[in-house]
Amino acid sequence: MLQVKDIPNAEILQKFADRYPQTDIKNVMTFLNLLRVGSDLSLGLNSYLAEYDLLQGRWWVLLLLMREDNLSSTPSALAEKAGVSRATMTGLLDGLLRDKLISRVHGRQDRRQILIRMTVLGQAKLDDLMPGYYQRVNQLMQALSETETTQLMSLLKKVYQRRHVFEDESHLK
Amino acid sequence: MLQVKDIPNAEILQKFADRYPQTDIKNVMTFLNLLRVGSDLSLGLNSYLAEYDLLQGRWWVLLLLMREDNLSSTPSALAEKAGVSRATMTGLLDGLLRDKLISRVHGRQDRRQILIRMTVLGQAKLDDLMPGYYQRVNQLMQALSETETTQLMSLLKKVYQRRHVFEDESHLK
DNA sequence: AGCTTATAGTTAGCCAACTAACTATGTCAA
DNA sequence: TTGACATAGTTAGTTGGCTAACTATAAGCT
Repeated sequence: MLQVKDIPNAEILQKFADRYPQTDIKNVMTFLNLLRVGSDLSLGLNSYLAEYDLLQGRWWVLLLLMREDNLSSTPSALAEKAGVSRATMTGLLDGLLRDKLISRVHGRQDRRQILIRMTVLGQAKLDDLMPGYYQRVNQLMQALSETETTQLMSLLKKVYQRRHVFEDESHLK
Repeated sequence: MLQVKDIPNAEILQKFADRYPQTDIKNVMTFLNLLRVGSDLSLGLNSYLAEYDLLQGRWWVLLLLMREDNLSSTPSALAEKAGVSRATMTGLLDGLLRDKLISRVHGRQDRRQILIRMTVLGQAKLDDLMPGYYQRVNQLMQALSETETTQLMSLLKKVYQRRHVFEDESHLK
């Protein structure tokens, strides 16, 4: 994602507002800040995971497997839950297999399916990194009080519900 | 970036919390929501820009040039402001040049430098897409009242100031 | 049974980010 | 003034997303 390092200040936005009268400066600044916080946290998370030879994609796959009672799932189901294409999931699983964090087993009933299972090594990897992850999330969120965290959640949810405005013309009046 | 489609619910997080006692479920959920809102908005923005044969990287370069009085800057300065590597900027500028949205001119004084200038076509492209962009940002932010927007801004800023917790061991106590 | 269509996974090729290494030019201090 | 270091931009190679097309298998009509 774009790393929005340098959000325009009010003066610069005013220049744009003169050229494009629809501009609501406050809205734009809030929007850009949302993008920036998201991308910065995402990059930060990646840099933490990289210490364990993972990135978000493969880490998330391990977490999805950990959720399952038998530590197993199929590539399609994982792709769906992780929000990536099946092709991308193939690549992620290739990487996890190379590091022996998962194993591939052919399904019994449906011979098209493959069963992905997290290995002991995969579990050990998660056990290794998750405490530090939670510790850092806590550190981060200590920026806010309990009440503020609740507020932030609620505000994010409201924005999230409108996320389709960019994609779909029908949301414009 | 990871598309966190499926944020774990409280029950699943509880399972993780049993395994990793540091877990603060509320903090994790808020963190994941921040990531998700950011990535969704980013993908949405990309899909809007794609209608105009742009993505965030090249669009942001055009915006940076538009801010300049003479519509010009250098690749290094642009890389710095956009928060990408100089190598990435070379690639973005290649793309913009291919579509004739910018021009490259050799600098006078420092013969290492190259001057990038937005063309008339580049300005026309921005003039074409920016109104729709602002319109959509407004649509999005109408999810919140004026007061809520102010609140959100302030909460985001507090979180943003702690963004380095993932990168730098020294921020942990 | 035999088409047609749908689903699971992989492969190939594209894109835009990255780092490392390279060329060319500039700067500065002994 | 020249040798060491710094800066500007590009190139090469890697990564992890994507779509489109492919193979194999399954399911459902008629």
